[in-house]
Amino acid sequence: MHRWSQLFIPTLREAPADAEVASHKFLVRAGYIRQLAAGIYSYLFMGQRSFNKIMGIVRHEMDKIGQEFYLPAIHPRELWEASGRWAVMGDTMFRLKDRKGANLCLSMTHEEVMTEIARKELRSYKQLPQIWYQIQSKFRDEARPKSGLLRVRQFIMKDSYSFDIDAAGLDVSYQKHYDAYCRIFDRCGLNYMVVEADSGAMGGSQSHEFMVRTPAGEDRIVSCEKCKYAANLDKATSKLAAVEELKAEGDGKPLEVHTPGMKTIEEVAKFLGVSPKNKMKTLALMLESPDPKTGKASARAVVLLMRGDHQMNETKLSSALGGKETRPMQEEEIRHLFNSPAGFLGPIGMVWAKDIQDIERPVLLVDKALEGRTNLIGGANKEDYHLKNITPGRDFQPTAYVDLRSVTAGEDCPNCGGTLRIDTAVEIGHIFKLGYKYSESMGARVLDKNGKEVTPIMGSYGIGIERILTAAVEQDNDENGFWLPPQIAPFEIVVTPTNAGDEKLLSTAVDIAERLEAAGFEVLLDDRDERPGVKFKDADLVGIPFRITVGKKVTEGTVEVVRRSTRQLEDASISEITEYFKKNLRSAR
RNA sequence: CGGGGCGUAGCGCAGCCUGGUAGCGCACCUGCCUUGGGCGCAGGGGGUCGUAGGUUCAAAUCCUAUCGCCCCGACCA
Repeated sequence: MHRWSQLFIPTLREAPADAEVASHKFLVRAGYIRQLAAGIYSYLFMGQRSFNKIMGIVRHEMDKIGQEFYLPAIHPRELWEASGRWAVMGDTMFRLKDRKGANLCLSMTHEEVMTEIARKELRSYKQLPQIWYQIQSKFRDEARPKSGLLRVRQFIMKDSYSFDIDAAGLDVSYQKHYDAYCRIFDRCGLNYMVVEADSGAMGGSQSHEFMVRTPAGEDRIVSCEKCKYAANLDKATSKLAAVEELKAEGDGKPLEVHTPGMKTIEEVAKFLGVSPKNKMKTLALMLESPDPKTGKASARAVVLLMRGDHQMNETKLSSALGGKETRPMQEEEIRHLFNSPAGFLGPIGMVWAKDIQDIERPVLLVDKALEGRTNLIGGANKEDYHLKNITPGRDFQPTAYVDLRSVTAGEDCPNCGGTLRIDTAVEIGHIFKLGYKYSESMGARVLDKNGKEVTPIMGSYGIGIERILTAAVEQDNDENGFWLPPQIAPFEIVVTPTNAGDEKLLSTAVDIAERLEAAGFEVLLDDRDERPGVKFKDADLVGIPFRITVGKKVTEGTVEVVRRSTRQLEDASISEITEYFKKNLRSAR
């Protein structure tokens, strides 16, 4: 039996001054965690009990679809060079040397190790499909750890990897994970949603994120109030209302108009008496990438056109450019390319690359919202002048039309036309069709039915263990503390005798706790010699969903059961207490 | 990495400007008292004031450097 008086549950009256979000404040106050360094936490008794229960659920569901491994957390440099990621990971990777001077790193993720095993061991299509998973620590030297356990430098992840003979097989493995994740998060009692995610330029073809809405989160998700459409802001699209086009002026060709000193969209639109929707904005960027042969960094101009009132989404841009990053063009670079000062830039009078491979010319990416539009207003590449009557496709030829725009709240759902909303959320899981990236680069091959060598196709899938607890705390808390779903709470029931000095009350409480424990409930007996107020405050704080108050009514053969979530209070018979909880706790899931 | 803030007892803070015995609340220990929402009384323990250097008769306080932590931004397989 767990007696509070003998346990280490260091609750605090006040939260640490530097804690901002609810989950951080309460997990520290409730004695679940303590900070060791920035983004590095110790998990104490209560925290570890909760994590063990979460991992138990994850393991139980994962065992239905895959096999549990346990991989090393220290990896040799060579392994990461094989996939090409030793160089890519940059400062986010913790690196170290051993006594011989060999380079090692701490595990950020395990695609490399898993693929290494597959490469060495898998020989035949008969061995496929495989789903391998583990629950293990990940290390990421985040630029800015924050918000308690929400963004840390060491954390526990359930990660799994699937190997299939073909895309149809991957679809099956992916769906198995999708379903398993839903079961896991349902069992953890989370109110989550599944959103389409950016599958990136890394060869991924499909990706979903499992999200819990909370203001403390760092992700932004778009969802339809009517239908089931939901997507990460970096992926979401919307149906735009039609824009009333301007009438052609003059001979209909691009027409110069004097706009002295008018540099911003708003200034020009106001000056010309038009809506920003009829204006284009020109964003001038540079793409810096090392030459694959010489290794020398070469910069390449990338120009974007967006509708005047739209915001560019950097993730979408990066995806369009094959995962590469851009930086804003500098003043001299702008003058060199456009022969004009910033503020009056436009696409007219220049020759743009025919496609991304055409490295001789600058790239012009035009947001899809401008495709088919007519008589737009844009810069004239001449100080103090803009152009009217610009029609894309007629007056200039873009390299490509791509989706570069961030959806804004209130726009129409691309599926059903309903209204879209945007929320912040925390990501608790992610499933991802990797494709051939790692199996290809690391040379995993199996023989197919015809004895032909083929490359297996992979998926990777992750669940953040700490984030399940964090999201649960963010989801259910009030000014006094938080309450967890019984499935992931360190204890399901706390038994609180109001006066541990009263022999009758204490012995009744012990009896109740013993019987409940014998019936399979997880019980914490608060036998501390404290005043009732202290015990009630602590009970409210530490996340246990049910409390039994053993007090005066013992003489009548009853105790009070308090449901933490609703504060609902109910008398229960001492003799039938196990039946009470079988009915009210087990059936409530 | 850019901007801002903070390091004084386990937690929350005052003292610093204007240099002169290191304080308060909570927590902790002992005793008494009390027992349905962080009780009361009395006594007590605990801090090289982040670290290093400098100025000074004297530094928590002034100066310099450095380390750490938090927040905003950039970044984030």
